[in-house]
Amino acid sequence: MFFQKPNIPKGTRDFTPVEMARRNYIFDTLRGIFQVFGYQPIETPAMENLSTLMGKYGEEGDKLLFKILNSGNFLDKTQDPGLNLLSEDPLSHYKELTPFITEKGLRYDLTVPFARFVVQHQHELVFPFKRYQIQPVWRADRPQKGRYREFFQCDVDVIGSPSLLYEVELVQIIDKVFSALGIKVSIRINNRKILAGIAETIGASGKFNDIMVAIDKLDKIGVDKVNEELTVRGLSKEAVELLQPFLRQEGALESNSGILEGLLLNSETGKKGIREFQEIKEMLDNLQLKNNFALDIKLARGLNYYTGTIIEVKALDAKMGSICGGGRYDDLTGIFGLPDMSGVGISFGADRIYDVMLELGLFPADIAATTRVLFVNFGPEEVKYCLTMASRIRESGISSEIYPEVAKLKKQMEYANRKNIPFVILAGQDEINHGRISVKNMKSGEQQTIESGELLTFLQL
RNA sequence: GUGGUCGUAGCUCAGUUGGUUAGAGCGAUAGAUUGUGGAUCUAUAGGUCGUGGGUUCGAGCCCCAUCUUCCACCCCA
Repeated sequence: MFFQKPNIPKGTRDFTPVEMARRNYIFDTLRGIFQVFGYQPIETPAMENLSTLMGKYGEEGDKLLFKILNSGNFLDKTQDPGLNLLSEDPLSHYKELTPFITEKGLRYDLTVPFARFVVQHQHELVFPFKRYQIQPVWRADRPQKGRYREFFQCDVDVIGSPSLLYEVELVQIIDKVFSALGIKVSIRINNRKILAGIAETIGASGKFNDIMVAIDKLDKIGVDKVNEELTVRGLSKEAVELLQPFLRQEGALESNSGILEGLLLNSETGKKGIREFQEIKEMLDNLQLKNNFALDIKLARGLNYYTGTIIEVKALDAKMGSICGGGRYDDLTGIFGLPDMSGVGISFGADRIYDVMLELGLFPADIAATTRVLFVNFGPEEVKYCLTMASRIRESGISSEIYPEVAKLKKQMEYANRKNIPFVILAGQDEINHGRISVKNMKSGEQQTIESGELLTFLQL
């Protein structure tokens, strides 16, 4: 008989019960906090029309979209003689061919589908609309540690208000979430307007994206290499020269936005960005957060729909990319025909949070326990006796199970032990005759005999 | 997408310059103990050496391809 070793696609994973218990611990924590701030859940389909997805994440993003081949004879539409896509040299025409054979794609994040959702349901929603969404997303990236092709994002967004109060709220949520999970984090904040102001000040607004990419690497490769890269990317000598104050005083800028303001005197946009940050900072300073936040002008973020505040969160004690990030977008719904809808939101990377928590040993030990009580199976008579009791305690929400067959006690005890079941009930003929049961506490090893009617109160202690 | 890297029992890993029958620890199963798990002792089972080709009298080891893992770019949760 032939068999193939089964496998799952690169960058995807199965989750065992233990892993699910831990993942749900994260999801439950997030959900609880989101709800406390008044956010409501929604879900959207795994696949979207490619027209919804394409062009929203920059050129790189388009490449990382998983595209779904049309069903049926997907080559049908390419037969148009005017197109000549297949007859000549199909290999060199693969890009032009793409829209003819695929029109759906797996979602790349939750923000763009959310924008689409808002536009489609605008008449049913109450604005400002606050929603959260916990679902998987897919990226055709090359996997690495902390980088998967299928992973869960947990998004909180509010759309329909430019109020900076929501930026503050989101930072509060970040702070609450990570203190609840026990992860120490640094929260870095920047503003696209500040970045635009810098580009404007050095007279290189046209090179905005190149400047962002280069500045983003400052920590990694240092000032000199950044300058080199800027030159390679076509920035003039003068512009690079003008940029130096920003690059070299970076530390001072974090602690004193006055210096930054001085540097951006001639840029209205830049000054507006600074004012926004200061306003947010003032509100946050009164809130006594458990984690630190700071302005970081190096923070750029790749997604090109951000227009204001941008936020990124990193774990302090683990080597991992950002575990949470987001920002404000002024016109994400504009492309879908609903202009002037400012929104702001963040996304928690559940899988990276999981990896960090596992590395740091932050999961509670008893997290995987599902059954609280196991009834030992001594035979058909005894099982009947146990079935009644099992039903009764289940009524009270206490999970219980009966061992399925008459096996050696050792085996049954071992089953309880391995499943982390804290209580084992032994009810043999002896106990039944007296209307009693023996309860063994698997943690302490103690065992006592009680009236069968006392079981519920015993367990509820 | 570019460059590199890893893969041997369920898990962690040995395996010499290519040489007979591929090993260990942990785990699993059974027993020592017929109503008592975790500790100990004994025994047993468990391997397409990632997959497919090739070189060779002979390949876990060498060559090619491919899949997977991890890493650096790129980008990002």
